[in-house]
Amino acid sequence: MDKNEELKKGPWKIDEDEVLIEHVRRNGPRDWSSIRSNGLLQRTGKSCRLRWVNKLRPNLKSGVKFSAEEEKTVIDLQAKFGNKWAKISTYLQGRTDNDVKNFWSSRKKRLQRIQQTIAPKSNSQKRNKQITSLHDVSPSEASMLSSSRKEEPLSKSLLRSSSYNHKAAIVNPEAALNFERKMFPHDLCPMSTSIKSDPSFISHQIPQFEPDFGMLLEGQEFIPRLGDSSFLDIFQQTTSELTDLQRSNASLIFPPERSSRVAGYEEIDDPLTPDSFIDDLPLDIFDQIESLPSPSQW
DNA sequence: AAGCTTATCAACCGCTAGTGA
DNA sequence: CTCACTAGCGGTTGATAAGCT
Repeated sequence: MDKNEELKKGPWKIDEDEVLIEHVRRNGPRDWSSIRSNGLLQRTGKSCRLRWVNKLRPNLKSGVKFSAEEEKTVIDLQAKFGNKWAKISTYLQGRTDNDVKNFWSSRKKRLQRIQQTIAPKSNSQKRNKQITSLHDVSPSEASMLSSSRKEEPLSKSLLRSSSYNHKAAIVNPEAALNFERKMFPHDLCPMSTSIKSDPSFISHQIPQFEPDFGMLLEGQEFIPRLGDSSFLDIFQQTTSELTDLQRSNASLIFPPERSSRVAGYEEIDDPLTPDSFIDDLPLDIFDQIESLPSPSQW
């Protein structure tokens, strides 16, 4: 093979993989550049290394979805280290930095779409806040966004439903107003005054679940995860950024011992720090929390 | 069945750090 | 010191599969 041949790009073929595996067998996972210089493959050393690390290396969990435990690990470690995917991947056996990165960006993308869907341009500045970096996606957001749609089809129905309502809001101002009221009762509607003066108001006065209301579906998606202790931890961390109103509502959900961090929270100086996603959560999600499923049920 | 949307994954690119001459 | 080379990392993109209308 002439090493001056044109560089090959794109998907790897089986015979190329075999050559690469043979190289590693003989030389170990190093000297990547020599693969091309020796005329074995018309791939850059960089490309060879990547192929080995991401696909050919032994003990990789190729094609295996992230488990709930792995998701939690990524979420925790991302909060701790930031976007240090290579570092995070060392905590996950069989996962590459690329896997972790893809996992995270996939959830970020989903969150962005949800935010765009539920926060039309005409709404308040707060809800207009867009994700501008990976760090805008908090662990709790990622957790709430959950796994693939195959595993949790509710997220799909959520999108359809909220998307539908959004469209209706655009063509029908009255529908838009109702939509807004339902979506953001605490900061847009007259009802919010009642809530502020009486925190228990929320448990008595907020309309019951309506099947055609997209945001309720979104809330439902989160509910099954509330039965999980790790989710609760993440959720409670997030609630440290709740408004007073939201915090008082959260205390309705969690028993005092579980909501201690909520009660002992400190004001956040920078409202734009990560994890403020909870600010945008519809209070309706709390309506459905009557019987919490055990972790084994989700 | 066709077309569209979304999720997932593989691979590339640009950049930086480390190392040796 | 600096230059060249290599390895590694993080971000992005494009292809494809899967699900939905």
